[in-house]
Amino acid sequence: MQLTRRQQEIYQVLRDNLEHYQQPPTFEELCGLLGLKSRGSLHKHIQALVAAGLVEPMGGLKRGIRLVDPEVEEGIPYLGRIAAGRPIEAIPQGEPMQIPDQLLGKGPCYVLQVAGDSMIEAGIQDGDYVVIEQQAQAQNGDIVVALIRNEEATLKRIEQRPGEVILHPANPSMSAMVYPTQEVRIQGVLRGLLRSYL
Amino acid sequence: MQLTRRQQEIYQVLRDNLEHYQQPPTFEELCGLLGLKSRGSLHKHIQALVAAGLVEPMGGLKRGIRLVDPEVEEGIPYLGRIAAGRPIEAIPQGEPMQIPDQLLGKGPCYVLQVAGDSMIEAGIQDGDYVVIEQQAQAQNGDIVVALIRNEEATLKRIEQRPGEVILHPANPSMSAMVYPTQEVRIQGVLRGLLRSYL
DNA sequence: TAGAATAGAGAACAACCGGAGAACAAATCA
DNA sequence: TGATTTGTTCTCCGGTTGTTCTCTATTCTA
Repeated sequence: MQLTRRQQEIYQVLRDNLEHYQQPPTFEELCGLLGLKSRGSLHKHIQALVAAGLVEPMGGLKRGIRLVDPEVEEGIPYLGRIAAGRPIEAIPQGEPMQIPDQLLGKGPCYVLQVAGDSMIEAGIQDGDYVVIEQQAQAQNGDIVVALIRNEEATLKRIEQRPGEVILHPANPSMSAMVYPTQEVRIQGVLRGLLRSYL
Repeated sequence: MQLTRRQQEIYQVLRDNLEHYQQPPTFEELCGLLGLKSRGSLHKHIQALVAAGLVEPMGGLKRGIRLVDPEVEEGIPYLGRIAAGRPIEAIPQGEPMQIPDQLLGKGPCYVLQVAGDSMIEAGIQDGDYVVIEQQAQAQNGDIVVALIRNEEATLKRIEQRPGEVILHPANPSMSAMVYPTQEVRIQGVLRGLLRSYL
């Protein structure tokens, strides 16, 4: 469902407002905030947002605009598995995982499940979940998700030299790979790791 | 259950009031405090708070308004560090950590921080956090927290034989230790692991 | 330029919120 | 025990707030 310009604007105001006050605003307050004089006009826009699934339908409840659904779904999207030698098998509907704050970077993060033992000596095992902070730069020595020739994604320790990039596995039976700089795109940096023994 | 504006206000007053006085207030006093003239009106609000699970239902008692115990902080207690060769440095006020459900066992759990590299080949590094499910039994091959002679606690892979217990480190430079069964007490089994790269 | 889509005004309506107060029952006190 | 306080239930009321209309102005598109 496509939002009109005004609807996006109103949705933005709603989100901003929810960060500042715990009580949802009333239509009257919102009208003032938006420069509207008619609650009816506002109601039309809210209905559009409800239809778009961005606002909780307030079934008959009268007091205060019902809480917007501000994507409060706590959690970090789980995007799929990453293997050496294959692109990320993206799961479109990445269901969120609950990740402790300590493992989160400042920027947007996502979770991948590691397939393969290529980083075994760095303490990263087959089946572990890794928390990746999405960013395009990394420092030498960081463990990154690297996309090679837009084909395959892999989790390796990175070493960037003029004109070339070396991806070091942490497995004695595998050797480092060297690529021209332009063939490697950094997709994120390892920030945390989770493992379940259940 | 969504609280209305007035209900939140009243709940706040209740909390403030209970901090200052031992005795819960009577409806009449509360009415005065809130500027109400009718006990009936107040009662309606209190009922809403009871329905929301914030106030204990008072079965006809006088001065019976009591708050429900504020849901204790979700989380698993962080108890301290565990090193090979030393007892757990217990932190009495273990501040809770937020642990994803996937890493929790069925029983009570706690979190320790690993000190030392004795389990490095099992992918457990110095500084990692381990989630331990509290139990006294384990299966051979489990990684457990073992208390030796009531003196030192250690994280090792366990092998139980008739009359003796073998604790296997996962580090080529260390060797397994053998103890009489009665000298080793299992304090818990490894269920999860977290690592932060920040 | 006609028509659709977007945006707003304003009136009328209905449901809800918050409160008043009476009547009653149960607990507490004298 | 009797009187008083206190909690409970009930009805009623008015203002607020969400909803539904209709009508108008503007912008974009065919």
